[in-house]
Amino acid sequence: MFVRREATILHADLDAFYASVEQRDDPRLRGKPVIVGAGVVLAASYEAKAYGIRTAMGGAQARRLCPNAIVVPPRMSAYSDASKAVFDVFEDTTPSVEGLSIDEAFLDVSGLRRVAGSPEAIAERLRRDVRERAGLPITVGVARTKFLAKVASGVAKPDGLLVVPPDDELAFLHPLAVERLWGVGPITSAKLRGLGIRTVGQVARLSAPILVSIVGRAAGLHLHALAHNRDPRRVETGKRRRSVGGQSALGRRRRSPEDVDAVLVGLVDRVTRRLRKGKRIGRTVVVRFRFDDFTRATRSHTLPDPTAATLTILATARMLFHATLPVVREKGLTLIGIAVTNLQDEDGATQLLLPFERRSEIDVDVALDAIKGRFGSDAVTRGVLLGRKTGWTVPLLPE
DNA sequence: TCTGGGGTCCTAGGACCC
DNA sequence: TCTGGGGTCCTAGGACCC
Repeated sequence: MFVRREATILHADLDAFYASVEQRDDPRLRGKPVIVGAGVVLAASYEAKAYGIRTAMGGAQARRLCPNAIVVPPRMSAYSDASKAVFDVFEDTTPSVEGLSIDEAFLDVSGLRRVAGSPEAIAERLRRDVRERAGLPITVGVARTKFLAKVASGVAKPDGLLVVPPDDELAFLHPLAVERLWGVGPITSAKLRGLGIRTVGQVARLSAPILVSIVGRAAGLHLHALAHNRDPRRVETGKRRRSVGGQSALGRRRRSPEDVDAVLVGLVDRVTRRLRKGKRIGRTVVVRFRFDDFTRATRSHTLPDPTAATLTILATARMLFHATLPVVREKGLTLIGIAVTNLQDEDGATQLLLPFERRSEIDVDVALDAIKGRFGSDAVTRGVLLGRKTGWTVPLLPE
């Protein structure tokens, strides 16, 4: 197996991303504690973090901690644009970029030394380019493995750079708290701490079977490998999304099934639009519920054929929602969501523009006539209507 | 003013097929 | 009539991440 001997993986992670975009766009927010999101904290500037405010914290608690904090509503499209600008810088740095989320990515810079300098020099330049071209602070960790690079950026935050030389890996890793391990959240952390295990080094002294007995098979083997700094994963480009979803918090006020249905229609419309825009189709529809007592449930149904059709997915989501109505009535609904999974590319589908300008004008018979006229009467085995702003298209899926 | 919105991966049981 | 084991798919739930 190829073993990397040089630290050539970069983990680049924007600092307090949403809050930094707000501070960039509004000079009055600079140097001040800024909270993005009112109900819960979506992001907090470092000035706000100094008061103990954290992401996902309730808005009320955040304001208690820092009454002077400036609360701004999220501007998702601004963050999406900022992300694109930053990823452009990543792509200009190396062709090997693996995005992890809207604000972080792995970059493999092996083989670039002659043209671009050492990994450390590349990382420095990357930070400067992101600052100049996107106006945002970013932290970079550099190491031999993905995991260690991510740990390094976490330690170096904010606005920092940290290279972990191959010879110093365990000395760097083992004193760190177990929560630094990727995959150790509140539940696993509590289990480990309950057994007196507080550092990565202590995890490394446990055998794999013992760890498996504590946290389960996959997680146990994963933690064992990471604690020994074994992480053979490569930087992968071109990963595809495996699900597309949307959800909406309903508040504590009791909603009628008709109200919830209206929310459901909006969610299905949003999600299927995104599917079609990305040219993906999916087979499994999942409806998520959260109840008054914060318990959760999901219901799913798998269709015989993948689709991105609003009406098909809506009918399935409604069926799942109605089947769950007794539970919803009993426990009270505070959130509803839908997701489409089992995704595949909409390849092989032929698109035909149909003469409809508005949804209300769709006539199935007219559509079928148009399809038959274009492809012949037995060319069509199956079709779904896909909405577009400029018209309507029908993909013909080969049987 | 208790708790948003977007995801990933794993586990486990049952159905079904060979 | 009684019998085994393996593999895949579907559903539901859980943990985790940003």
